[in-house]
Amino acid sequence: MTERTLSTVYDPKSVESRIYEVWERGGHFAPREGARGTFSIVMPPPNVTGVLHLGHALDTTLQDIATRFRRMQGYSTLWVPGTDHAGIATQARVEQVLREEEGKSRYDLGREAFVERVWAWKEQYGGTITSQIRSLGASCDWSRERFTMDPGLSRAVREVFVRLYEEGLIYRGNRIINWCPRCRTALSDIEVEHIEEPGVLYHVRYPLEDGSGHLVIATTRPETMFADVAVAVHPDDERYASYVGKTIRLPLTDRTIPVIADTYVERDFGTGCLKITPAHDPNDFEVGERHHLPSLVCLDQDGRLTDLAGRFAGLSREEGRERVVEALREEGYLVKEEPLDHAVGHCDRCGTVVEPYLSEQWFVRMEPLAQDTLERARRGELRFLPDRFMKVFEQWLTNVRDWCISRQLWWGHRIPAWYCGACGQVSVSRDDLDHCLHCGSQDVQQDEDVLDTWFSSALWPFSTMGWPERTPDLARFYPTSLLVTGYDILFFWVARMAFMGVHFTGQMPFQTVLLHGLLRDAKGQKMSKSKGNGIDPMDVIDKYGADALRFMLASNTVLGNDLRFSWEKVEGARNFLNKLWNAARFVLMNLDEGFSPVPLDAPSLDLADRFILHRLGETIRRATSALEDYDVGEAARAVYEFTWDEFCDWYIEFAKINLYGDHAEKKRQTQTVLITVLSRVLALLHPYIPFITEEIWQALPNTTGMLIDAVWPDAADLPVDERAVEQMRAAMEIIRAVRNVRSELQIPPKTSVPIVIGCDTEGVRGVVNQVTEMIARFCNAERVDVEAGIEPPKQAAVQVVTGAKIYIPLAGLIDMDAERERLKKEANRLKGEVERLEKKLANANFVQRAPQEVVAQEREKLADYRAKLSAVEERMASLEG
RNA sequence: GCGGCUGUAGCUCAGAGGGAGAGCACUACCUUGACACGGUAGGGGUCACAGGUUCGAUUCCUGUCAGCCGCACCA
Repeated sequence: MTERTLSTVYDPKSVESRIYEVWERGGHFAPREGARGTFSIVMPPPNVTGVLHLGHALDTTLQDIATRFRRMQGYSTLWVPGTDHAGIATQARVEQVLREEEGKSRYDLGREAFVERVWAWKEQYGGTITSQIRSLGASCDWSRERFTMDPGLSRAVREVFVRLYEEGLIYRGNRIINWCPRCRTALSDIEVEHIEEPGVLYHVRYPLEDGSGHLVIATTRPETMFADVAVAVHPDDERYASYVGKTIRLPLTDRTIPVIADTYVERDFGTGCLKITPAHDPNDFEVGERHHLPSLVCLDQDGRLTDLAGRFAGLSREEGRERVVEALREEGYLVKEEPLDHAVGHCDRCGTVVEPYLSEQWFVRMEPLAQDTLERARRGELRFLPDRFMKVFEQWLTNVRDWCISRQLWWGHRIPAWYCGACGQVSVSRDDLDHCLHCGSQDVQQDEDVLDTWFSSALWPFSTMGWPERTPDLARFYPTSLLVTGYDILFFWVARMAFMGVHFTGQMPFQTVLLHGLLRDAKGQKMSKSKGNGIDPMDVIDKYGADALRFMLASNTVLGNDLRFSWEKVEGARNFLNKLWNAARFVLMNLDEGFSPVPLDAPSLDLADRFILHRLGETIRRATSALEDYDVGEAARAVYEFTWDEFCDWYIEFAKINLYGDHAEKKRQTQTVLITVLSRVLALLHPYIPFITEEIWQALPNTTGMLIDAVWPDAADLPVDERAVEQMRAAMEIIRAVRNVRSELQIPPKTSVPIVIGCDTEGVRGVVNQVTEMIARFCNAERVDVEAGIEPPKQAAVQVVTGAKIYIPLAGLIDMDAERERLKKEANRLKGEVERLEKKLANANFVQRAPQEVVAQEREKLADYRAKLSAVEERMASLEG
């Protein structure tokens, strides 16, 4: 990679994989010894057998930008990559394949063989997503790659489980949980998505046993009536006061149930009579507990009616409902049906309607954990970007309920609890047990269930670094500096890492949490497999390269806000890369053999040189400070605008004067500025577009080593020259004015014109004199004359800018009517400005109360517009005559 | 019900208490020795609406409307 020329077209395909290999093989991703301290990130682990989607691409890009930026700043930088075993998703996938290919269920294989199959699956597909992350250019330290089911991480899981159990923060209990009949497992509250759906509220007559009448209950779930254990009314509801204590004969069954009074009942809803089904409704469960009612179960793990439902046994929930309603109607129990919209819980993963289900599960007691974490967060130990997420975070932790952590799966960390057949006690242990810790009996059996995947993910920031061992990495890189993830997993992951970190390490696991938005398609729809509107990031990389994808994502990012993908935006990013590439080509092809730079503060530097160096300095400062705040969009825009508008459109064009001229020293000077600006721009852009910048960097004569290891650009040695910027802007104004005239009067670009510039003051004249060559080049002028008080040429177009009148004398070529029309338009515009400012300055309140500099500024503007206006009017008058 | 986000050019979106911006699209012109994935010039916006604070609001505050997202739910 030492060639000093670049091909005419940038081809990301031939560059990206080659450079990535050099970086990875060369150990450039591993932390260096850094004087500035450490910077660490752990990667949100994607599903080990998954494939990359655009959300990952954004997430990875943002992390890589932060990592590369800090690395270049001199931090000892660690970015830990890894993958997640993703319990339900992975197991479901393997089960599906098993079913499709062999017609078998996991039960046909048995637990051990099935788990082996999943491991084999993981071995086969586990590399896909990590290789895709590599294609993105992620500079994470693969030598530290982790998997949530690695021995070390599994040990951390056991340690945490056992300690929480010993502290009484993990318990086992018979409670109502969310059950997915399709995944056949319990879910935590946040794995349930509530969707508003139209439903029916059935009013059903429940007769009293003594035949003295009936109560009408209202329910949306008549199929659970077989598990009813009571009918409840509000204690203060006079309508029903006399019924309390009586007995109901449950329709379609031969059971009887009591009428009870409980304040949970809303008198205004439905009929004010509520059937109580403790095993199938969380609220009913609590009512049942209060009244010491039994819990009957009428739905099984597949969501089918049990024998309790008598002749309806074996029916699915859906069919059961229909048939039960039918039967109730036939037997005269159904009073009425009314439509009712209500939120129905769906399995986050498979979309199946979730069943509230009474079962024995393991839980984490959240209150104490949440409390500690809240206090620390409020003390400022955790910062969110954007900070509004702190409120969401606090709110969730404040209301959080106990976390159901057991899953009825085989793939995952098996719960380290053993049940004794002899004494019936539970033994929880870090090591596998072959005897009961209470009675010593060898008749012990390990719990069949595994832990929620998020239980192990929650330990990720410290388990990846070796915890519970006191490893050097843990000491050096924990707590981590930054966490980057989508706001959609704030509760799932961020909050859980926070309280686990606080509880087990005594520290927040990260200082700053950067939450980005979700990716949507061009129409703003959420991308999903079922809609088929998902974009495969690998397709984007194939077509345009990883850099284009990264730049598109990063430059369009506003933290916390969703982002629409569009191919046009990728093309925009690609165009910018092409611009950069060609600017680099230009610089390189205009460098002489054995070129040696001049000092950057040489007094002989031209106006444009001083301008661009000053602006470079400002851009460096702006980009650096934006990146310090992780405002990647802002930093990207700053460098983009500088590179394209100021460097390419103005400075490079200007540079051609000296490069193609015959003044050797001027040429060397220009070369110096070009290479200085280019190399620093490359460094500024490297975190965003690492491949192309590295490729160009390798071709530069003034660089050593790799850009990934280079020092973040500094503005300290760049000359500061505010005046040069002002003067340059004046020159630009003149050039634009001339171009505007030429365009409006339709002077063909090829027609070279003379330009006469009249300047009122010596100061302006001095400036304009410095840039006549530039004006000539940019405006295709055959001659540029600068004079003091000139006699305006008769047949000429005129433009008035601050301090100067520009004439383009072109007898015969200019349509004088068009020129008069143009001047009229210009005069009107100026009049408007003058009037606006006069009005403003006539306002005594403004003059008195606004800051002096603002008033002065406005006065200056007014004077300027007045001068321009009178010049234009003068010219109009002279043309009339 | 509680909380939050968004509303700026045809489209996608930045922005900021003192003269409305970018990219794409559009119009005209230009194959000028880095780049047509380019250049030059241009058209186009009551900054959702109504109040308030202020000398001054598109920007800050309140409310309204519209779109979206969390959380919590009464079966």
